[in-house]
Amino acid sequence: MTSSTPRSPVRPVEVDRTSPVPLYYQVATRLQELIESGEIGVGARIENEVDLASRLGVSRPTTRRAIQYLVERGMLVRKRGVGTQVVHPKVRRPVELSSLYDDLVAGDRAPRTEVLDIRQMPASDAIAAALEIPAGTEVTWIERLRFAGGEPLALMHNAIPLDVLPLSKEDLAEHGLYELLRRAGHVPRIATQVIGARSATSSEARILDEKRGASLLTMTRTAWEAGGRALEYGSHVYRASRYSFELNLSAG
Amino acid sequence: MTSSTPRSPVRPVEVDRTSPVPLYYQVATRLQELIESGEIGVGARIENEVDLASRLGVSRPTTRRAIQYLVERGMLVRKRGVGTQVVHPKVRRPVELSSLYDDLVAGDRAPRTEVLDIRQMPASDAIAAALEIPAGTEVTWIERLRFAGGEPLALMHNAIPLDVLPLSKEDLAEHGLYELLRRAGHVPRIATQVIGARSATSSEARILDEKRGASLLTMTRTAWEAGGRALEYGSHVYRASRYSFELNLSAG
DNA sequence: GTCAATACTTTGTCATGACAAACTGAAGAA
DNA sequence: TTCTTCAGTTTGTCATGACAAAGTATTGAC
Repeated sequence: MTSSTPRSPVRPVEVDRTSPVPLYYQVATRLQELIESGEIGVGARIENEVDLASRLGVSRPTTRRAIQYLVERGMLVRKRGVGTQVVHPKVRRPVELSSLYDDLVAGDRAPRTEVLDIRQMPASDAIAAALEIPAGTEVTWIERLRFAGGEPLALMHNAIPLDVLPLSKEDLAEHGLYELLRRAGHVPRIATQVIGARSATSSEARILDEKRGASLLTMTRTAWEAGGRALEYGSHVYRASRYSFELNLSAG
Repeated sequence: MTSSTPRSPVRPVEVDRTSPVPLYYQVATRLQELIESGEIGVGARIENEVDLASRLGVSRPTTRRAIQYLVERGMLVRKRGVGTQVVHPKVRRPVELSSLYDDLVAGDRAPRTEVLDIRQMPASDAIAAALEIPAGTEVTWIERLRFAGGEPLALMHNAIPLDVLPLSKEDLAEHGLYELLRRAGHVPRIATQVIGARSATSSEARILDEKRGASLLTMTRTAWEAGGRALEYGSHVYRASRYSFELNLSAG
């Protein structure tokens, strides 16, 4: 039984050399469209690099880079001596580095934020350690209650070094923390998170409109920007009945 | 005040052209060692690509690839017109795709597995949907209790398509599921996970040696191999008092 | 002294060419 | 038939060369 994998010759993909968009990215985007639309089905092998490159009028390294881009996103798989195959029709992004607020906006869940507390104070040892800064450095400490669809969803505590960003209660009520960070030119690039669970204390239960002892998801996170500077430390609790974390992983 | 970033000229890095290890990987590994050992400190800029390449006797693309490798791992950051800077002394791996068993072995926590149930059955609608296979396809359904350090840690349910791997109770008692998959030539490459929390049912509490209503971490996962075939669906509960998930994220 | 224009440095993108390594499948030998 | 060998295909690695774009530092004008 010869399992002849269907060969889908990629239809005329044109590259625009006048565009400021890099060629490899143009090629990758076009390939992604063809795969997402189903014109190149799962299991199909795409044209080999050399032919594809010559037909598109670009060099092989450029083609390789485009394919590599999709391989890293989990859509394609390459095998030496065999070819490149479509394994998944959708982009599997790695775990995204975004704020809860952004996620809720994207999901159309009408987020609202109530700032319960905001103050400046020297970092405690625990916070300083998490942010990898000297103990006693001035940070802004905030406590926020996040609502979605009119219901409380999460109780969030954050520490942000004062020299990163001055924060006001008004800004925080209307925007997500990550949006404010980005707007100030601080782009979070690396983060470590720990996700756990525990039972709600009575005060947490009261604030979150849960019963005492209800299960909560806990998440602590430290985020750094490109320059290696710590941007924020967060310690949050989510109502497990209303929220869960979704992750897409891919192993090299 | 001129903040002159210290310039650490990389010491003689030699590449071995007789080795089967790719040159870019040799360079990356050597750089990584220098950074992890602290010889190139955090904040320091490394030599520019052109000089580094000529001094190592390799081409610039090879050097770039080595640097790119470390950028993707979160150790280095590049800026056009500026240079390449060390931002973190340790490798920040993306979320790893490994089994709990492997993690416990690596952490020296003496894992032990008790297979509570193992049977073959047609996939239910929910399982078939998760695995993206036709409903009714034969799967192996297993229920395992995982111990660490002599204490129960997690109650795990898995479904594995029968044509992926025949499983025996003995194998599962002595090896992690992912180890068995790998040994059979099925390498998990992509997975989607959902992490949540809830209170333990009375039977779960009894099995896990927790009080009734104790908080449990829940994780459901579907994993696919390179070819796009679904390998396993898992639905697990962990004692929140003994376990949490750690993630390292990096945003492009 | 302050600001704008210019030169320089460094990474980003792209082309061309070459050989190596892994896999497939067909032809040939036992 | 069954195994081995070999040729062909396809991706993996590497070199060389060139120009573009972004940021930094210097110079010069006012």
